Amino acid sequence: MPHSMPPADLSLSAIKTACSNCNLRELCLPFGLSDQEMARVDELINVRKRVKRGENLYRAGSRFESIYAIRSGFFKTDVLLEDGRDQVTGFQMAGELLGLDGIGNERHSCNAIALEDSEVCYIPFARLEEISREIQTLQHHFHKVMSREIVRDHGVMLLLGTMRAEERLSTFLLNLSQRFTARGFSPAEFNLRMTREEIGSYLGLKLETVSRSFSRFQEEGLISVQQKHIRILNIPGLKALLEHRN
Amino acid sequence: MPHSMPPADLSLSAIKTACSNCNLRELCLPFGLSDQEMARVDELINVRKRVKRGENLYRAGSRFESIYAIRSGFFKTDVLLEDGRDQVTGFQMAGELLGLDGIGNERHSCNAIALEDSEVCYIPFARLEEISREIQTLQHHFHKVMSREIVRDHGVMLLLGTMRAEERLSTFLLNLSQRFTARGFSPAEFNLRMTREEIGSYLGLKLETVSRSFSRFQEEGLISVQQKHIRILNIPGLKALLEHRN
DNA sequence: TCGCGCGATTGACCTAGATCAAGCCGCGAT
DNA sequence: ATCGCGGCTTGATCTAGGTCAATCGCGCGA
Repeated sequence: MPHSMPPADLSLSAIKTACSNCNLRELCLPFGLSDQEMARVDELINVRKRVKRGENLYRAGSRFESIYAIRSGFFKTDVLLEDGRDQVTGFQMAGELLGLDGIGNERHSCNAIALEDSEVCYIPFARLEEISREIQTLQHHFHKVMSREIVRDHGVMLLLGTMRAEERLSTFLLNLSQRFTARGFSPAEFNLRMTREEIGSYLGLKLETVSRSFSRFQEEGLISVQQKHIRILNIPGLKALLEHRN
Repeated sequence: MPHSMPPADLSLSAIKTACSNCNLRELCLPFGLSDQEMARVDELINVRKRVKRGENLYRAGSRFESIYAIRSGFFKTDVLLEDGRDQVTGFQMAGELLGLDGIGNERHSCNAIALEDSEVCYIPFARLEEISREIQTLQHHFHKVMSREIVRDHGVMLLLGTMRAEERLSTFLLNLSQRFTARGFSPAEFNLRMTREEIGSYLGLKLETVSRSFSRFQEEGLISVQQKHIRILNIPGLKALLEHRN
């Protein structure tokens, strides 16, 4: 048994930002830590920042120093090429990490932009490495998070490489639904935080195609759409779109 | 300066597999380590395995225990869905790591298949985590490698989401050329280890489109193709295909 | 309250690349 | 040397989704 630590002298703001108080801790970096380990992580994470809708949390090319845990809100990340081509690489919600792309080259390789007023916790990366050298559980969990990000990207590659428009959109909706569910929200009813164009960019489609596919889903009674408000009426029906292939 | 260590009592096979002797060490995991640190890593990596052309190094669903460094040869990784859909997620060559996808779920999420007779070094993952808790440089370098994998995947997403067929193929050829160069081979002349179908799967194209694009590049004097043998005749010309967009 | 503007929808048409089909080529096995 | 076959090339046609264009309508700011 690890012996108990003296209680840390925490300022009010530190208490406020403590992971140990955060209701997202089971979704976030400090998953599965003991109380004692959690106390170490609380030391690590003591700065929070609000990011307004439309603001960048970081930009491609800017110096990498920290990763970020989303405390509340909704983000998109995108990459862009010199020639103006760009692509949304992901949408991130509460409990997910941002900034892992920056580790490899000491610079961020994409932009992270808030799609609604949001709040993030700073996780200074050098400190994270330091503490994860001491706490095996944290080290291992961090590796898992990075690995899952790679697996997720492979899933998107599969989507972009092999699926037709309606399959992509169905996958997208089911994925959102599942993530909202994991956060205690309705699996069937939610507001999209992104535009048709952003959805299209992520899915490798034009906004008109996204719009048309939504309309078709509605005609078929799979969902009801009204601007950004989505209600999923027939989850098995959406899943069925993905089966019976080739 | 690190002080010198007593010579370790290494068996012949251990000497043979030592990273410190490996001419790929500047491309591989133990990049930038001191002699002393390198000795620790040598302890970690002491099993090599030959994988024949066509054989699986690992399969999706199999238990994850180890990552692998490619000592020689050439691999592809692919993911497949229940419905038969599949997609090549990458081609890997000497000095690159395989298996990072398995960390997140204790199981591999893709298949790794040798495209020519190859040899890999086993890197037992639990031991890697252990040692990287002690050697900061190694820890940090490993994180960089994972992060770069994420960035690479974002690049593929951009390719799949926004590029036309010839742009994809040009990007592919330039990428291969650049990686061969980094390994001391000719940037302009090489043999493809994969079929048109595998290239197509990776690039989200059908094999016929790959073939036609190769032919067009040849007509335009950008490359010469003869089955798997490729000679790049005009690198700036290939790069130019990617510019002047939108 | 009104009007403006961005985002979304819908239609008509076009095109890159998929699909289908017919050879061809090079290589390994007999 | 020959056969057979997997991989590649090339042609003809088809189509999903892109492009262009016209409206619509919600939300926001004056």
